[in-house]
Amino acid sequence: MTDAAATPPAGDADEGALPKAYDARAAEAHWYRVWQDAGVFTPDVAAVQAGRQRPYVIMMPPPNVTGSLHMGHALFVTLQDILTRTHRMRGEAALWLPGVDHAGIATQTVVERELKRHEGKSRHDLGREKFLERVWEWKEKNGSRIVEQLKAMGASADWTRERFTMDAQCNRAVKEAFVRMWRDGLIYRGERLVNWDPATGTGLSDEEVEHEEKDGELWRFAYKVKGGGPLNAKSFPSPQHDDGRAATVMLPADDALEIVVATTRPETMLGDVAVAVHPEDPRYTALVGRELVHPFFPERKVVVIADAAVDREFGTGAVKITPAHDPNDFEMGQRHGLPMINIFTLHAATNENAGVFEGFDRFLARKRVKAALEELGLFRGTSPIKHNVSVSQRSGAVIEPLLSRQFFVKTKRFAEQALSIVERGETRIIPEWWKKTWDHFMHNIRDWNVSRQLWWGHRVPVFYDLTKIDEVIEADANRKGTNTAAVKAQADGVRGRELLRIALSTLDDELVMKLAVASTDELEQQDPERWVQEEDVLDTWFSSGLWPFSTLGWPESTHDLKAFYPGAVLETGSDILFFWVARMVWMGAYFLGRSPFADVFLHAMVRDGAGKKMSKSEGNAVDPLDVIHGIALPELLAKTKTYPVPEKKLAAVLKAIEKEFPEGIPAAGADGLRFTLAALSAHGRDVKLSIPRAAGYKAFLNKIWNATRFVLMRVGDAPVPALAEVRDQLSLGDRWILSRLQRATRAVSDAIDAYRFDEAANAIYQFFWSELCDVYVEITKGAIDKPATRATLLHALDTSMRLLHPLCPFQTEEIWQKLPGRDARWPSTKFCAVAPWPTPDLALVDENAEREMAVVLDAVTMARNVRQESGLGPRAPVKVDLVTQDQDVFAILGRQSALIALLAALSEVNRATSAGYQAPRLSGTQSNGVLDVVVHLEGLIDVDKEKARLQREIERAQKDKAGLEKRFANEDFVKKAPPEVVAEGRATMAALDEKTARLGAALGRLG
RNA sequence: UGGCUCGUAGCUCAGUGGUAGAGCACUACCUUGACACGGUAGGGGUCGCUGGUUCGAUCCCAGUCGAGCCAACCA
Repeated sequence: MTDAAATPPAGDADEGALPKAYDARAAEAHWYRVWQDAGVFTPDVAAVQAGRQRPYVIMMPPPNVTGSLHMGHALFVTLQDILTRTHRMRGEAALWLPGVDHAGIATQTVVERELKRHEGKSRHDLGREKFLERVWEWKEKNGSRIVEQLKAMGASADWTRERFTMDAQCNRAVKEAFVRMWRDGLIYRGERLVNWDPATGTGLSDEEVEHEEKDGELWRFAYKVKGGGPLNAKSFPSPQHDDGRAATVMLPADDALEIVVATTRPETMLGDVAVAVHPEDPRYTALVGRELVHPFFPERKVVVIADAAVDREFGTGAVKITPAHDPNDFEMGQRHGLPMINIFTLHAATNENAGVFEGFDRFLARKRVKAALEELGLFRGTSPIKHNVSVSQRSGAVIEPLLSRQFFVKTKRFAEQALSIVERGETRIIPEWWKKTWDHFMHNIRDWNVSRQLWWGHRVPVFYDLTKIDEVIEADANRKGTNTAAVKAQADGVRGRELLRIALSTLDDELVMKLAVASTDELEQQDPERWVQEEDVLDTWFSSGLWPFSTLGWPESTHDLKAFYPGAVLETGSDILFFWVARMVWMGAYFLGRSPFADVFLHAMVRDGAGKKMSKSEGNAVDPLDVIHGIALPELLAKTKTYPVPEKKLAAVLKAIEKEFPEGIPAAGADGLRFTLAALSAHGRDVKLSIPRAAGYKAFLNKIWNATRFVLMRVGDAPVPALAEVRDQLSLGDRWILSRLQRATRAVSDAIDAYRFDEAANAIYQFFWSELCDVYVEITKGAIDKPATRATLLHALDTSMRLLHPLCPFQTEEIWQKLPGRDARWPSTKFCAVAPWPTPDLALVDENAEREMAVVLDAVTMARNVRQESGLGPRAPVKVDLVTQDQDVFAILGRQSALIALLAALSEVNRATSAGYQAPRLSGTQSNGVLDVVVHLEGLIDVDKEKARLQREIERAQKDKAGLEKRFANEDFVKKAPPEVVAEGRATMAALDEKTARLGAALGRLG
């Protein structure tokens, strides 16, 4: 416990009283520091191991080190912190383990960009080692920004256990995991078509590729069949020269037999090795097996093959096959044993295999190829087509399928385990409809490409043995002949690392595996003459997959690991279910034999007020910090201008902001933003962040503040007995609010346990405002000096603060600390943050009090209604008769007429039984069918208004009655509906009749 | 193309097999010693559309239209 806890935040002058307004900024900074200094966020491992405390563990999804707080972060912080704080208050050892992700591509790109801008250098100019030093420098300088922002949200994470996915501990886990998987035969090296991102120069996993529908064209051209006649020289403009020089090729005559293919990527024809048709397509059966003339590579063998995968309906029914540049073609190439001709460099420019088309960017190459084919008379028309283009999630560049050698993880076993884990309920997915998506993904998973051609990341712990290289090259030559690049290099005297480089890119993979060893030791450092480490790094998600246990010290068997694995829940956005959640389940099950969490809760996406995805480049991203602190319109506009919004969109974007936020964004405080996000996060629905709604919840927090001010002012320093001491002195109001409080407690608790954060928010909101403030506080105004009332009021406020604390930690702590008698009530509890979580006390649930209060409140509302509608001022003295034929109600009125008078501000209340009651001629009447409220109106009334009101009430009652009559008109209803429903209907009809009669009589009296 | 989610008051959203709810906005009155970021009362909905099951459907089922997400895909 520190002194700071006893020190009020700045600006507090009055002793005992609360300042008029809550200073969110000061309170947030103050309490966060105090909690952290007191070690509130750090759980007691020893207590867990000794069995004194149950663990409750959430692993925080590590935000990218390059990131700055966005609404998605704000949402996950809010939800995870609610869970963590609730369980902490329940006395569990709550561990919310935070950290930051090294985010391979993103971080490398950021640092490269800075390097370019400030020093005009590329990473290659620096070299790998120097460059990585720069990245680490950048991380040290900027990496804490996102962490500070999470803290500003109130995240009660255990920062003493904060991890970075690239720190030594995580690195050790990564190496260990890789090596074990390697030994178990789960990792292989393969030459595959990978998703190549030419902008960042690396391969990507399938999950990192997005599909965008775009307009394209289906371009048709002809391949001439070989052997149909003599070849003629034809020329086309040389793509290498713009001066009109021509290149020449030999082609069959124009009227020779041909086959027309359709493609969206004409430039890939430079790598064509076949044309495929459907085996049963009568148009082409005669051509199957024939050779075709490639216009630019006459020596290349291009054959017509038959394959059932061809769609006869699409295009011309004939497909050009480029195995090195299209996934489907790759598979077809495998089936038919076709060669693969790679025509692109790593930057997606044409390479030497493109012949005269070498050296063009892929899009320029497309133009040149098309021009050439047109000139040669092979063009056969074009048609528009909508098709999906694969785009890198990171860089936005169009993905180039590229033949490349990479390490893959076999996923079949993992997927089967993941299916079974969810199937048998070891891990629940919530909302549960995601299970179907999970199953579908696991059933259709392909092997996971874990290599990344980056520098920033965990370097693949594979080492190549230079002492074995000659032997392997020889083995390769035995298979393929001595004409291989490696053999040639050997003959030229190339040795060591350079020879290895050549071998790695040309030798068969299983031979490469013979000289490769996976090891957790730094073999290359130990013996650089013998060992060379793999250049590539691992996919970021590889280290993220180990997060639930690498953070706890795995592979060591640490106390943390024993105490805190597996965790309780993994909470994250549904968009990374596969990237991350799946991989954690795979690896957790594989290395520790158990799924890393009991529940997976997937929250929705945060969108803007119009329902659009928030994105900086769309200019519609709302910065959580602007909602917390507020921002004026000019600053908001200025800020938006710094976002990467396309030039031509900017004006419209700014206009939209002006329209949506004419006054800027009002400050909601961290608590306000948290409450708003929680209240809006219903299952199965995106969170559309509504600023007006946030303002509404800010008003709620203001209401709480002021209710507390009232209590502090009125209760002051006077002694407040414990609730238990005054149990036998409770008034109806006391018993009622305590009963309602138990229900609210149950509702909030249940909602949080069910991840229904919206329900939790609504339950506390509803209770505090509509019941505690609107009714109970009003009641206490007449009875604040009674010990039972003070005890009840404080108990209700105290309990409410504890219930609300997980949602709004700062303001509740600020208030809770100042509640009168806090030290006496909670002698051993220093903070609301660790105060006991409220549990419903069934002994305080009081059905009778609730029923009685319902009668009171009904009477009050009816009295107020007459008073308002008949134009009586709020202060006019009003005399009311309460009339009923119901004995219970009559008895209640006897007990509670003073309460009714208080709440409805009546000057006089009398009760009467229906029999023999004579209403005054000038009166306003309201009835619910059981109880009539008759307001004396002599000298006060606007008779016409009152008549109109009565008329309206009668019409409404009759309309309701008609609905019920219709139901009863159906004989089957009475026969088949449950008796209680029928009885209820009858009672309602009777009450409506009664109400109509009463109001009719009142109308009659008015003349 | 398949899977999933959503379509309820002007807006943002809850909800249930038994005559529809909240917040904001709206109307009227009220500056009452906690709070105008407030109080009181009130207006406002054929619960996307069409069928079916049922005594009864906003809720269950089928279809349909619309919005969105995910996965796949025809080159």
